[in-house]
Amino acid sequence: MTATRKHAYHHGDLRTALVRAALQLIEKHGVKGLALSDAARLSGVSVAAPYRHFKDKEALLAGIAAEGFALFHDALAQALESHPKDKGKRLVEMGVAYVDFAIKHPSHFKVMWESVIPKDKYPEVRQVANSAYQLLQQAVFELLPESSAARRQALIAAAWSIAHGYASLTLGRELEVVTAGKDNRKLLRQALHLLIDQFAAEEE
Amino acid sequence: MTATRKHAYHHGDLRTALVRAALQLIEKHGVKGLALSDAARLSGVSVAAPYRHFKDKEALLAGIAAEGFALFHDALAQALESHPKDKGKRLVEMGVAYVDFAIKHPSHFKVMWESVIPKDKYPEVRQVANSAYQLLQQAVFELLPESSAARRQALIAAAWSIAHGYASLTLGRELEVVTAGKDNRKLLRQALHLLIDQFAAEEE
DNA sequence: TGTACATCAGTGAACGCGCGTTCACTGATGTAC
DNA sequence: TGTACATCAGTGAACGCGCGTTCACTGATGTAC
Repeated sequence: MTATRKHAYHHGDLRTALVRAALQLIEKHGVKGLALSDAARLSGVSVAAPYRHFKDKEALLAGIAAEGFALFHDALAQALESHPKDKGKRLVEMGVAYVDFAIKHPSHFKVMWESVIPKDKYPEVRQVANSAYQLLQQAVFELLPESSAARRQALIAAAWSIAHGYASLTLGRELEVVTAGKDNRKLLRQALHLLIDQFAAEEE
Repeated sequence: MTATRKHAYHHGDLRTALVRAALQLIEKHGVKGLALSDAARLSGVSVAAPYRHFKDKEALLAGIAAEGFALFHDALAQALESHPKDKGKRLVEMGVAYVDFAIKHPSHFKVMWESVIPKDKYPEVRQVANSAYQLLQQAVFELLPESSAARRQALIAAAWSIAHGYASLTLGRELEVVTAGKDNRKLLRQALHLLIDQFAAEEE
């Protein structure tokens, strides 16, 4: 009818549109505030339409988690390719990428970590989450090839914790009281450097 | 009637009982899975009874958050009193206490940090949360009295991030894949020590 | 010490709404001939 | 190139339930006298 055929009977790519809409709504109302019907409305379709693309609401969230982990994996992989000569800096950049991802994709991040998706039920989510984890493992292994497994685990846990904590506190706006809103990426880099350089220096 | 008067008309301390019941239910079903009516049933009263003690469901959660931050404050305060001679170790112990608190009180922890309580609406929650934060500030100040504010902020953010990340990942059972279920408090202590000693050493 | 009364923490039933999900259907699209 | 038909992504209406919240009430408790 109108030039911008608003109401094509077939949407074209409703699955993607629903995911986009859901992400937008989660940003506003949180994960628990997401109503499937709202995502449908926002996508311009009836409330029943989503069921052509997702078994149920949980499956939509699982789709978001899977997409999130894939994006996350790619962001980490890109950081892993930086500084090919300096394995320490590389790991620092992975930590920074972790936090950048959280800031850039807050809704993905929440769905990924607020344990709303039972990974047993969605093996594809577990798989892509694992592949992201393996990048961290790889980066630590290449930094500390001579160290014991326990030593490497210690660095993995420490680096993961600091990046994850920093990301979570940033999303929850908790760090604002510390830094008074200054650029705090520098803080994160410093802290990661400290930790990583120390582990690297101690390798015998 | 019976010796264990199951159905005293007046409960005695329903407010406390509701909080206990809610915490138990949150542990099972998560914060978003909590139904006020279930908490009432579990406390042995009708679904309307809670409204004598809480304005609405959110107020109950705010009560849990306030109680949580108070317990949290006390745990941190106790750690602050340890190692009066070694300000570094003291701060490490605060980080450990942070994680111990999360493990011991997972439901409190979730309500406190899953940003389900608008602190603007519940100033008493903000207040008790702030008083816990001030303990961290104090510990860092006493460790680095000569450093710049920016330097102290950097340590606050780093230590907070690592403790918070470690706690969150532990509750989400994410770290199990790293440590294969070994005692990992040692990992946390190591990482905190590294960070803190470095800051302390760099103070000029 | 006993009675009257105010107080208020409980009850039980109901309301209402948000929202996930289903069902019989309809219209668009692509393919066989 | 045109028509018949299968397919399937959509519609619109409805169902049903979980759950937060309210309301008129009732029973227990404590206090004044």
